[in-house]
Amino acid sequence: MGSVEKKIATIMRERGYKLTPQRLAVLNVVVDSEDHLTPAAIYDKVRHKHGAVGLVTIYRTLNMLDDLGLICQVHGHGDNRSYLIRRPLEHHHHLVCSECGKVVDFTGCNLCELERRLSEETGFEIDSHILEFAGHCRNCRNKAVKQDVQMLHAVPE
Amino acid sequence: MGSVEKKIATIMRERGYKLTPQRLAVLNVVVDSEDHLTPAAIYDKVRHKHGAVGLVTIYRTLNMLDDLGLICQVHGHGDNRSYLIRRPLEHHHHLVCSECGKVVDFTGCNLCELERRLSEETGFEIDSHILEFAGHCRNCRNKAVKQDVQMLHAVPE
DNA sequence: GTATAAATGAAAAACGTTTTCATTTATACT
DNA sequence: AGTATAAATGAAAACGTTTTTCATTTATAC
Repeated sequence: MGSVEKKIATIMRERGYKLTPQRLAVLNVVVDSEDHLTPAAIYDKVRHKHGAVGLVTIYRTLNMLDDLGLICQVHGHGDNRSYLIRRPLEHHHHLVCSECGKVVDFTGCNLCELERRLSEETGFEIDSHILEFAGHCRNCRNKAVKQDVQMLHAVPE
Repeated sequence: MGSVEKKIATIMRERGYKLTPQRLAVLNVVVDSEDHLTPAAIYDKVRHKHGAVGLVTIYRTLNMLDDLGLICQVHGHGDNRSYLIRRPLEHHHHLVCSECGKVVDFTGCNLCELERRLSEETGFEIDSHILEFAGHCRNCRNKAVKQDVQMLHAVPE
């Protein structure tokens, strides 16, 4: 068990959540993944790596991790299917490629000033924010250029 | 028909969309509302105000308006149910009360600098962003204070 | 080892949204 | 005005994702 997993396991125990094999399996998959995964994708990976676990349990475990503030979601992915997950640590946001779905994390959003202004203007007490950029990653842009060039060379009908 | 509706009707026509009574009914409800509405809420309002229209048509019309860039969504509302809609005009964002669901619009997000930095660092071409604040509106905060005071005065068991 | 509350999984339900397809209709063109 | 055509509609069914239910199992504390 990696150190991140151990840390999270401790948090779970402290908060009264039991450490079941299923939860540890989900945790392992989520922590191990470089990408942001959907519940369905986590389901698949867990089954391959650890054996049979119900999809319901995946959802329940994800809700638990969300309760604990240990996972995060991607919001603007295509038609806001609930896309999501990974990275327990620091405050960060996402940059999503609308074409291939690639997600890049970034930190340093610097919204405090704006948050202060809004709080003052509206009387809201602000607890959190969603910030997400969408665009086209270098890869997909290159592909697009290649296709255009091909079109240029194609025989006209 | 209000001037906003006329303007949108013109855009629809220009883009080859037909002006059906159903579409005009949806448009009317959306433009008239001060609040952000769900498809279901729009469905109800349309039926009360204009008579029978299929829910499917509501969805299709909303998709059309989205295509035209004339409506916008609220993302972080509770459990990212697709919450949404309204306001054809300028670039803006939302401040959402997690308690009562109230949505306040604001402008001036000033993310250009951050956008430039990310573009440079990642090679992404950024087309859009989601920014949304969540918190508690003045109303709900006052209510909470009142409840606390009541608790204080309650007879201990 | 035992008691207990919590967690699991299968099945069904719930939910919001989309597809299908036969019918109707807004628009463009006589 | 009358007609042709592609587009829009609505009912029903399908869809994918998530939640509920409930009987069974299990991690934890004693």
